[in-house]
Amino acid sequence: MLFRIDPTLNETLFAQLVTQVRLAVAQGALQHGERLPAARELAASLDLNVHTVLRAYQLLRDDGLIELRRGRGAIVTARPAADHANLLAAIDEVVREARALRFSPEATATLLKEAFSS
Amino acid sequence: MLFRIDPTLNETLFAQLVTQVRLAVAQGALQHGERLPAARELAASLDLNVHTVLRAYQLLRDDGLIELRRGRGAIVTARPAADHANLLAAIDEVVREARALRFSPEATATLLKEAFSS
DNA sequence: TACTTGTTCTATCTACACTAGAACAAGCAT
DNA sequence: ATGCTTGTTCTAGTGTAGATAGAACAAGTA
Repeated sequence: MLFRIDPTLNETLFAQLVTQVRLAVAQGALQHGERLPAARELAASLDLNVHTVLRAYQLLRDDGLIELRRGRGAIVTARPAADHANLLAAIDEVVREARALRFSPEATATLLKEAFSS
Repeated sequence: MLFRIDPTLNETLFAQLVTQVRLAVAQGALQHGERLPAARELAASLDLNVHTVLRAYQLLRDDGLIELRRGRGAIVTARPAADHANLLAAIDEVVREARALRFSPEATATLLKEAFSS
């Protein structure tokens, strides 16, 4: 299990980690029952603060993807999503339409977020 | 031309304004050559600071949607997009799929931008 | 018992959004 | 020409959130 964190992106560090774990689970790269690295360990390898990693872990727990236990770590409880491909296909369609309208990636992302909040 | 700004949303105030102008232009609600309200005026009616409105205007200018001239205001230079409906429909589909997978708006936007650059 | 690991707490630093006020420059109307 | 409108630029203050840091603590494991 390897994660990549890019501090230069607009997305926050803990959100990036959440996204990558979510994707790994959705794609089946992280199996049900599998254990994530300990927060301190992952923080060291990603050059992050422990609290940042724990924040991501707690968000994932609140969303029901993992289970957290002291002395035991973070265990994946979610099952891989069958329709993960649907999302990627839908995204491809958006990119196609946006390019046709000469919308920038940022503008399109903004429209997407707007659609989310309505 | 009426804009709605919601300070409780995660999206920043100036970004909300940018999005709404962009949508209005794409939908033809704001015609080519039409004039946007003066920054001081719009700020007053939206209960925003002038600088916040001007920041949005300058972003729109940098994207080529409007033209800014002192003493004259902000004039729309962009043409309405022909089939923006397809884009909005595609975006709705993405939002639906993303919500089903419990993807956050930010996570989905990140996926979108990745799809753009590939 | 010793070690691991998540939990909780306080504290600090930084970046960014937003607000605020002022002076200035370009264009318009009379 | 004069005065008004409007964007431009500048400095500065405030609030919030992300990230870092360190410590003590609790639950589970070996």
